[in-house]
Amino acid sequence: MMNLDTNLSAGALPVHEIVYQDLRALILFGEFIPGEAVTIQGLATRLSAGLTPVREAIRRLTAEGALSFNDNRRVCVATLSLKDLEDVSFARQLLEPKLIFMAAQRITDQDIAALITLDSALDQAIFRGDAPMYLRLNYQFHHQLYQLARAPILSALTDGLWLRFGPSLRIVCGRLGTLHLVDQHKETLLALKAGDPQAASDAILQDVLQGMEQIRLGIA
Amino acid sequence: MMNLDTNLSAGALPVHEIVYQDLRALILFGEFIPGEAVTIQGLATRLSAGLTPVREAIRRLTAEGALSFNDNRRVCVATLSLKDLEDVSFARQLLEPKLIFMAAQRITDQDIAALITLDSALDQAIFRGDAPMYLRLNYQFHHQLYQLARAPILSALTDGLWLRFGPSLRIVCGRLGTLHLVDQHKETLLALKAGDPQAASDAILQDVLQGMEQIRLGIA
DNA sequence: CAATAAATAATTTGATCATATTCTGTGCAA
DNA sequence: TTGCACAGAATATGATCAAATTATTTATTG
Repeated sequence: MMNLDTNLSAGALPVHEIVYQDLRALILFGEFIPGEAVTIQGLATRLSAGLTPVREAIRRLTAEGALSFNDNRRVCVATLSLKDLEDVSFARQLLEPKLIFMAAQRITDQDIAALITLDSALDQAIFRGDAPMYLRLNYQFHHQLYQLARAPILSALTDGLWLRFGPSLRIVCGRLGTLHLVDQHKETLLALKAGDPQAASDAILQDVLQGMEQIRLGIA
Repeated sequence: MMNLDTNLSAGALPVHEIVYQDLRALILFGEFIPGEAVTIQGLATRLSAGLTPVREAIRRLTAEGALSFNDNRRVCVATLSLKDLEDVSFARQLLEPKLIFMAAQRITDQDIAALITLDSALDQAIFRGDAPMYLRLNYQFHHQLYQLARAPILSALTDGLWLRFGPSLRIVCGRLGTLHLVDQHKETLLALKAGDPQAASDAILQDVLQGMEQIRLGIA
């Protein structure tokens, strides 16, 4: 039998890893509706993969709370109740300022420049009404900061929270459009440039509160 | 072909779920050493299961940070650096008091009675020097309280943290024995009986701090 | 000749897939 | 309503191939 995937053994990721990342992105950036049923076969077809890798990706995302495993053994995109959102919000309010405080302590001018570029692209996306791009860039902005904190466990926890409200974000944009979106990125960047971890931390807390409130309005 | 497992379709859990729970317990209660290699085939043999269910369980536990997926595509039990422990400790200090505060608001006398029974068994285990039982009961004590909080997301987050330091707990007990173990369970129970959520929350915070400190001493 | 290094073979392990089996819910008939 | 059959979906296994580790052998050098 021929070797179909031309693996040069370099950066060759396993299929289950690729499927995981793809599926994660689909969930995170609103390609699924909360509560939507997800079948193994369907995903295998959609992502051109076998059943086993899809199965593995699904288990991972189930562990992260992005998908939920029903009693029927069927899997669906997790829904987020108002109560759930409160809990997610609580956790983000505690974790994210801490991460940004740590990030601010070790951030470089180059890092800041990259974030500014990102934030500009983000503004453009809002202005254009490009919701999918907004979702991606907004996530990236926060995610980059998590990375800079060099706290893998806290980063993973916080990152995982995004998967919980990811599907709901789509609805927020869909209902309200992107033009009403506001954030505290500029304030955060100013604090970072000033080398003021506490101010950056405070700015992000405001950003988190605004973001969570927008979702609350969206799903209420 | 015969039906080998006599499933009466009642509480029939999928094998991947059973394997997950078994493997989770093995990790949580110190049957593995931090950094120890874990092979799919080995687990399949050890747990009398096929490769696919084992694979799924491994992905789940990897997502939860209990196992780590190396570049070699091999899997091993995650290690916990001092820095990691600080992060876990930070998260526990924030999450656990909140959970216990919520639990205290809705706890019943029956629940308290069950916790007292659990705590007595725990004391017995310490007295007997039965480390494995101590680990199980101590986890159960906290886990029961998480459940009572009725906050699935925060519970899941906090529960997940135990998987991070589970393997290290074994070492703590091994080195120091169980007799030196102290906790704040009595104080927590008193506060719960008194219907004082804040006091219960404070007591648990002390318990968490003590517990994390013991691990710090163990892995230092 | 001994010792180290390089190459190669053997074994273990992981990844993926095809297939057979089991489960779940639904519609139909009694 | 109850029982039964059927379709769709999930579960689970074993086979097969690829990658990586380990063991063995061979080669080289001081």
